[in-house]
Amino acid sequence: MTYLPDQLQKTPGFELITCFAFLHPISEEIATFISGKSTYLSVKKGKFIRSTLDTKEKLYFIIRGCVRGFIKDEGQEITTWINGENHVVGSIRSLGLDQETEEHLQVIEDSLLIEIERQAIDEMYERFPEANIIGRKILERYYRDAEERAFLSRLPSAERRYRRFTRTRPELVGRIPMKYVASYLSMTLETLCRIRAKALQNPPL
Amino acid sequence: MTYLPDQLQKTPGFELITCFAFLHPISEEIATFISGKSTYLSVKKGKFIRSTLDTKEKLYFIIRGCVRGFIKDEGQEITTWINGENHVVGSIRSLGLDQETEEHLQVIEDSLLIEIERQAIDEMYERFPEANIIGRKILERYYRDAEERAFLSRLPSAERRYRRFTRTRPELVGRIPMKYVASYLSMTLETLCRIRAKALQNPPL
DNA sequence: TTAAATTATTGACATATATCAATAACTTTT
DNA sequence: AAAAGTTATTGATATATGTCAATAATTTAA
Repeated sequence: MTYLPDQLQKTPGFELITCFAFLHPISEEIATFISGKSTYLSVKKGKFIRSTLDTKEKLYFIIRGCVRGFIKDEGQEITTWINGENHVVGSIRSLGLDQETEEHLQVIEDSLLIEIERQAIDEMYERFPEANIIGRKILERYYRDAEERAFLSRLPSAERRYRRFTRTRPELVGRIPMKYVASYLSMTLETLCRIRAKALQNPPL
Repeated sequence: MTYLPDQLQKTPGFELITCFAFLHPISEEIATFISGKSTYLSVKKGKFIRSTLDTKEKLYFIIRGCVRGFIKDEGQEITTWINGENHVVGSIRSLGLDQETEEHLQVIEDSLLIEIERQAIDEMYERFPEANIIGRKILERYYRDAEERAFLSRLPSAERRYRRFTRTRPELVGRIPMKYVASYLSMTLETLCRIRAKALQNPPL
């Protein structure tokens, strides 16, 4: 934050610009571009982002709050990720696994977001080649996170998945409604309850 | 391939360079750099790559063959991905979820690979900023793939996971030993057998 | 080409986790 | 502050999938 020009501190989207600046020094032109494309969005707990009416893909930077992504499969919701402050969510990349499996976003805490159109990001990559350095670094991080999610959910026992979750995502423990955690960990709410009850008996060394 | 300078066709690592060139026009300097850092590696089926002796992180481009990644957890191997031709595997990014969960690579078909040190890729990003465009695009793709893996493994029924696998990875069906498929789909070999037997009865419309 | 080893299939049984249901603890709304 | 609506907990039972075991089919090695 300290090495951002002062005037940026009050410019729209400065939180996102600051986040980028941690990855790579950011030119004033890029900062101005991002600022011009950023919109603040205050979303109440429980609301879904990205109305079905709007076909444009969007990215969201979480300033405050928490968002989950889920996919509907045969009627039931499967939570595929949960993220909090300083994360980028949404169309990180044309995630579109395919048409049937469209991802939905739900805010699970009152949240303040910055919204940017996917198209604006692509334009940024075109106009400012250095922006690709930032994009690449962010994607490296998100790739690793996605790998972790893929690994976590392959652990064969519910209890191990829960333990791994508490170990790798301590910032979410106690913050997220259990039903979402259960969905994220591929187990029912009841199973998660029982595992937690058991964990309280055998105190975590 | 057509728009690659002719002399590249015979240069070490040209398969990887060609792959990159599909994403973004590649300068002769970058091509030469990659070429200089590429080593061919022929690996027999069943062998593990990345000996434990060698601490350097490496990337591998699969020219021919197939490789799986797995993590050992409480004694058992969990296959987290399986990839064939034209994929990059290995330290796409310091995947290191953490020390305990180190990823292992095993070749599951006689394979021809190009090996590059992670460090060389980082150097490439430094010296040739345009390379970040390629890196970003590759990571976008790999992020999407990792999302798919994370989703697949969260499907609550073994049969649905198998169906999704056959639908999204048709190129692997019938090619990969069932035991690896089973591990990738988070089920036992026996369960996979039974699901396949059942699938044969109810012919796939 | 046979022998040895690995991988796949099928069956019987065990078990972790899902499902269904009733209540309790919270949260939000009025 | 009470009412209404969620979300969490706990119990009883069902079921999908794991485990163990015996063979069959393939693949690899001799």
